[in-house]
Amino acid sequence: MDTGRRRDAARTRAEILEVASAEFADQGYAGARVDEIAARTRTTKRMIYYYFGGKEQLYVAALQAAYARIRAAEQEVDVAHLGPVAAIRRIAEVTFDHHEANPDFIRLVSIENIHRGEHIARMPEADLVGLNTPAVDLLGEILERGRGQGLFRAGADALDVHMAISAFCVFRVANRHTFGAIFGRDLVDPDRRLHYRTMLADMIVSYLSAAE
Amino acid sequence: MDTGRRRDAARTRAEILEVASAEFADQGYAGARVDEIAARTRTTKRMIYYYFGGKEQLYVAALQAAYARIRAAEQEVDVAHLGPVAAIRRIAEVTFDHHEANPDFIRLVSIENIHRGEHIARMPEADLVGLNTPAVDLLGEILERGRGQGLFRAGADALDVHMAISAFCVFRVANRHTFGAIFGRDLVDPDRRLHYRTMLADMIVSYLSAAE
DNA sequence: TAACTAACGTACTGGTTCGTACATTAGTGG
DNA sequence: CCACTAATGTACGAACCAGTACGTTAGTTA
Repeated sequence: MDTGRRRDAARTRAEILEVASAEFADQGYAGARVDEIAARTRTTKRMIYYYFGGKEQLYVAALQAAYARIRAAEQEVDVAHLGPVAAIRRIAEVTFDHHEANPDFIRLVSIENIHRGEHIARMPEADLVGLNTPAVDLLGEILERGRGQGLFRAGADALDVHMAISAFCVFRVANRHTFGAIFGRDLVDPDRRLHYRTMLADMIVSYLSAAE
Repeated sequence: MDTGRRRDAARTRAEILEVASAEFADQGYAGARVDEIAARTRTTKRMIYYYFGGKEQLYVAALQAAYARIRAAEQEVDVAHLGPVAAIRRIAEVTFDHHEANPDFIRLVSIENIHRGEHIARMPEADLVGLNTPAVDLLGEILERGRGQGLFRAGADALDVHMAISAFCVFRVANRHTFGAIFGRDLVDPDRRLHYRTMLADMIVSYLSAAE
């Protein structure tokens, strides 16, 4: 069986990045081992330094790739045909599903925050532009529509609403271990999935609908 | 100046624990260095092993101590004299203040979750009992009062409400770095503190007040 | 005050881990 | 088909780091 050419720079690079993403998400930056990443690829440690330069640059590349994947996924939401309330519910639900489906991304973000965002802060501007646009801009439009129809409060800011939605979704996945140990409730139990999804949408909609 | 006895087991132990808590919160488990902790105490590395046994046990002790401090602080909330809505607001605000005042605790919890709660899961039951009681039990009572007075929805669960409040408070502190880098907004800017505090209380109250 | 033990310090080790020097092969342009 | 370069592999080193062997001193008790 011929699995392709013996030399394929793009493929080797991609494979390293994929394995590294998993390893960093799994072990954290300091906990991740370059040798372990190398062992789990079809190539050697030498190639990591050849393509990425070092452990830290590899980590930054993995973080960047994770954000890029997310950005791509977020652009697929279509709520133009929905009323403001239904549109907000949909955005909350899509965000919810999205976080549940990407625990590794949430772990990488947590890890980066443990490092006080020092790596993402050093990323070139070009890699961050566009990361915010899709979800928040959409939220802003819907909020304005809702306000125009007298459905939503005037003082609600799109970025704040996005923050509240993210907080709920991220916490449920990121903090499920300590929460489970202390309170004895599994936040990602499939049987409770719909309950939390509905709760989030209810909470956001009721906040927006309430008088100031 | 006589700073006390040259030998004081309790003091030495306490000092190690204090420095270790700061170092683990700062660097994470794998990133923390036993030598560095020792260097920042008035004693030596030998004493860490003498009193705690090893790096992992020291980390567990630091985590346990952090939770103990929190538990003590949470028991000081008094809302018996308030109506259900005001009581809920007060709990949300106290939790908010509390998280803002203890970023190191939040960091330790994040770190423990990166490790999938493996250490907290192995803690003796006795150390976890009582950790949940104060805040959530109180919430349960208020919810029931509010329900009795027809103010709150029937389907609201105390632990879920606690989760939603925690999520908001934790996210704002824990994820402020990546959020700030991507959206250009500092979530812990003192000028926005009151805004977020009010927003959280509004959100929880409106969720509870809305019809199902 | 002598014997004893809890508390503490020094110096070291064995394994780990990031990174690199050096060698080699596959593909490619002339 | 021959030189040249991009891509890859091997073997190793130097620093780091958790943990410990061994020795010492302070306080305590008989």
